[in-house]
Amino acid sequence: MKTGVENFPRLTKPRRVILEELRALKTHPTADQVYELVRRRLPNVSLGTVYRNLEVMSEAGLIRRIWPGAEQRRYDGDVQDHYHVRCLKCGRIDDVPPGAAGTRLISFLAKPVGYDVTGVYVEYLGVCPACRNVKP
Amino acid sequence: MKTGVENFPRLTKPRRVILEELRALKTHPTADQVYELVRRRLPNVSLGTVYRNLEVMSEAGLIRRIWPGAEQRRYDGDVQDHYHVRCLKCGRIDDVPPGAAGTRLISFLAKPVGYDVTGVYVEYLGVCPACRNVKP
DNA sequence: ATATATGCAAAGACTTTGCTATCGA
DNA sequence: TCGATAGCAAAGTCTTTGCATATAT
Repeated sequence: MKTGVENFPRLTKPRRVILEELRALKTHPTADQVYELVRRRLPNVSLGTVYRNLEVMSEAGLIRRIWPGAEQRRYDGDVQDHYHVRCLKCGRIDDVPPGAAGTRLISFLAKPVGYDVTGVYVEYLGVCPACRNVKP
Repeated sequence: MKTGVENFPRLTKPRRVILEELRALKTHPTADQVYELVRRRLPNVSLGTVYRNLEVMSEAGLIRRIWPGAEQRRYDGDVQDHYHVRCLKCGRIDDVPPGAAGTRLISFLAKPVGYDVTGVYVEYLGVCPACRNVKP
């Protein structure tokens, strides 16, 4: 079985434990919840190490971050129905008109079980025209 | 034309200006960007007031918050393709199986927007089974 | 051996809050 | 008028970082 870890820089003790704890969990813990879990097994880990590794491991694709685009809060004066696209390079957010997609969006997707679902948040991710033309 | 403001508690000067600035904008500013804009017209506004009002006005439906569920970062040990449901009462997050939706959504919208769209973030919002049974 | 990662603690970024004066309806 | 809000500044919460030491390969 492929663990994904073989391509990872160094499999240190904290990293191994973080990964194990996260994989054993069906909840979706915050950094400090992970810290508490790890601390039971490695009483001297530091919160900083947990933060650093959660970040590094997300980028390596070993774990997933919810939500990837998380940063500062943003506001929109337009309360009409529409969606947003976020540029992964510069963080810019643009509007996406709802169109036919909007109304059908919900029926496109699998329904969560057990919940009273009142809405869906949808955000497209990509590279904006300006950033696309920038040489790396 | 309906402004939506008529149902709002008090239309104070800061609130009026925040709303005007936000409506005039096609970008999606952060709280402190709004603060800067408002400050040009009301040099004495405080950042706290801007924060408070952005919050109150979002809840009143006068403006929109991107993103509603924003809070602490969460992590997931499962990197397989799937979505999440978030309980708006307790903050709990559960898994939703993927389905073909994601890819369809991308190919559907990628073109019109001008972006190179590489992904979509989808999150359902609702009330979880546990919270549904709690009397208010 | 040695570059990478850790622990610790201090600093940062963003947001919230307590309090008194002020303002809108 | 008078309760809802503003301004101010201090406090909070979550996250990042600098640095000397320890560690995985």
